[in-house]
Amino acid sequence: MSQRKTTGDAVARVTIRDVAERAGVSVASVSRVLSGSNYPVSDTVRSRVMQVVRDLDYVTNAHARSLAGMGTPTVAILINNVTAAAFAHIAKGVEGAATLRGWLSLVGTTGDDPERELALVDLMRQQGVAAVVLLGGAYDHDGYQLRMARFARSLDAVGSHLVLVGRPPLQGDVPATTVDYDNESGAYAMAGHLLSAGHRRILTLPGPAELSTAQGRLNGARRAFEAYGVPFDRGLLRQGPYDEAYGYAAVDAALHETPDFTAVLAGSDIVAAGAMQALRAAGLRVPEDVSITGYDDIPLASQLTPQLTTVHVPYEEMGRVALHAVADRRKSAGAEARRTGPNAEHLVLGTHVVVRNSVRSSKRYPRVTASVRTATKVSR
Amino acid sequence: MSQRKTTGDAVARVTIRDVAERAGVSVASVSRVLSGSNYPVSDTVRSRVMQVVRDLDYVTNAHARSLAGMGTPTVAILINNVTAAAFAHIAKGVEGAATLRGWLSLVGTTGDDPERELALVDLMRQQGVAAVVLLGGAYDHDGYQLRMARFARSLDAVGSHLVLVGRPPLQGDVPATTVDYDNESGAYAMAGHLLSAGHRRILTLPGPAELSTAQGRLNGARRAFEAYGVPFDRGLLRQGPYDEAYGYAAVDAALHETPDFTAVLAGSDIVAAGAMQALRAAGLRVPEDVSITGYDDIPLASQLTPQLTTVHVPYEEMGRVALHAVADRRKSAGAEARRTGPNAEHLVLGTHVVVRNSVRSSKRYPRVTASVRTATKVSR
DNA sequence: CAGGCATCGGGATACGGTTCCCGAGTCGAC
DNA sequence: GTCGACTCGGGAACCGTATCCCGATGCCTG
Repeated sequence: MSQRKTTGDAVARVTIRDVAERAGVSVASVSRVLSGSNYPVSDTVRSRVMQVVRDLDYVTNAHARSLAGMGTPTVAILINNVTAAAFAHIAKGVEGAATLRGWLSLVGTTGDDPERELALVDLMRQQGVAAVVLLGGAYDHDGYQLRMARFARSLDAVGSHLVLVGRPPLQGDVPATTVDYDNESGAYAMAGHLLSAGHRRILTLPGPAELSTAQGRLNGARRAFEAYGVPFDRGLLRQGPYDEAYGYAAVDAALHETPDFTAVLAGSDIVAAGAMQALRAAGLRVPEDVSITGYDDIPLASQLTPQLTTVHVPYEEMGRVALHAVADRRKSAGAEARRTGPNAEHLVLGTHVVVRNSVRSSKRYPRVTASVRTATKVSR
Repeated sequence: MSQRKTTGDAVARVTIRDVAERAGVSVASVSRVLSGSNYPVSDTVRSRVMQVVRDLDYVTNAHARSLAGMGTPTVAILINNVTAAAFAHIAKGVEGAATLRGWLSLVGTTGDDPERELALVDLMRQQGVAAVVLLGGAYDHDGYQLRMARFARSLDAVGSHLVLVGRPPLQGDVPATTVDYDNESGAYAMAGHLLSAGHRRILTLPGPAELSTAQGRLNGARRAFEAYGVPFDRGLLRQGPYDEAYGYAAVDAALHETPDFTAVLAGSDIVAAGAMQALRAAGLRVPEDVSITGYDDIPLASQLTPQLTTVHVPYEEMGRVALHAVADRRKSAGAEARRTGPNAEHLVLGTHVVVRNSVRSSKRYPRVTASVRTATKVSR
């Protein structure tokens, strides 16, 4: 019957031509009915087409549609590790907002491997994604800035766009959007909370030395120490990766070398969890003997015993904001407003301290403040 | 210079034709150089093309490539909630295995909404994905079986394939692959662990009544009670969603109504965390006063205090297995082996109890066994 | 030195949609 | 009754890449 060649082995996919033929109309008409064009189509034709579409269970070929210029916008989410709670929340924000706008989300895992990151960005460029969202802190290694700048430009060249979430913005005139949170202020507030509770000997575990977020958190803490006139003791600083083992090992070592600390300022909730385990293993109580604070406010923070006082970071919101920023940008770009505005945009969200039960005032000093809220500022 | 029309506003995307023109060769040659075809191409042409590709920063259009039949296989991961740790681990497994094989991963969130699930499956069908992986327990509502069967068939009709991970297999001759774990045996072993430690009054919190995984876990527990000759007391059974609040509320209520329980058999680690909070709020110690067990063995289990004795479920492995199953299937399908084998496949992975510190023998009965390993069986 | 074979380049076509543009039909108005 | 305007259907030209198939060259052999 049908004169379309039947390859035999492969599944004969139903095309728009099959529908047109069966409905006794032209391919153009079918396309107009299905693509929601506002071109006038008679009700007769319309209903006939719809009927055949149902009968044949026809589905549009998204690739062909994209090729013809009418594709679904897609956002690519590139992430170090899907199972890290903070990243998962950002991803949820991006994906949710994408869905809301009818966008699709592609996901790729980099596993901290620059090679793989490069390969993924390239792959996404081929896919013609509307945007590539890079999640998580950046390692300040070698040519990181140059590397990202290259990504940004090459994506820009094909009409895509780079978005950095939870990383510091790029320097210079690089076409990339950054969605950030006030990392340093959060750490400042958190350290301030401990200091105002009277703690002076504070074991500081910011995270890995090369990671941008850890650097920010350390800086914030140091600024707080300064503000309170407390000298910063390098002996109480221990750096390491954002994981439980680091928290455990650092506390364990500190208990031998500098056991006079009364509080632990951890760079993440996970690290705090490890620290807590080590303290308990040493027979110390939290917060009676030692206070602990975290950072991130992932669900774990409220599941620990005692519940963790920590810095809340609006991860999911960051994801949402990131997607909306790039979607809006895209829309205005369609209005030929290109080249008029700046290509770089930097959005900063606020953080705040969440007080739970892991901090107790040091006996010697009275408690002063309870919660500090850092400002939400949006630059440019 | 170039006679390709320049649209003016839009970014002029570099096509294979531009490369061909600039390199002074034909489009066919460029394609052959780039697509890794084994068609013989002289080194002169090859190097000239490569040079121009670098100069112009040309990237292949993946949509066009797909349309021409040479696209990158893509797997779609449909998930209730990205931030649920267990799901995240499955997703990691799928994504990792996909990457290893050079596949791409699309992700969509359903948020437990059947409408949205339907829309997503349809969308994925349009995308021509090689497989759609549905993650997480299934609600045994109305026409769930019919619904899934329809999904399976409609995907099969376009050469795609449905994979169910962590759900029970579909009945009848439905073209779908199921990757499951031995849910009931895990619960049986876990309950047996409590029973052999002497516990007789066990508060059972399997999860939501309609969810397939919760049903399996409850069945396993009941079988264990039977095996130990312990009558099952419905007064000690409380069902509810897999979240912290449920664990808290259930324990809280039980402490008022049936306070003689000595252990809590929770249907998930999250629920166990909630239960633990409630016990502690009531001044009870874990495990001195009440023992607790979880299910899933997500990272949280070892971060709680005390560390949770729980059932390990190989989530990440399930994801890997799922992808490999569908990838292998696809490969053999290419060898025209279609219609020969059965379309439904069911893979079952084993679970085992992980003993930590949240269970103590009841005083009245001696502890008998410590760890039970359930069998790993793979049917068909 | 002629013929045959292996090597390699290029034109044309297919993939499955969208959209431009033209033409046929209908209807109202003068 | 004729003409213009408006409605709506269809043929055909793209979108960017892969590949079939044919032809042109160069080399080896007899």
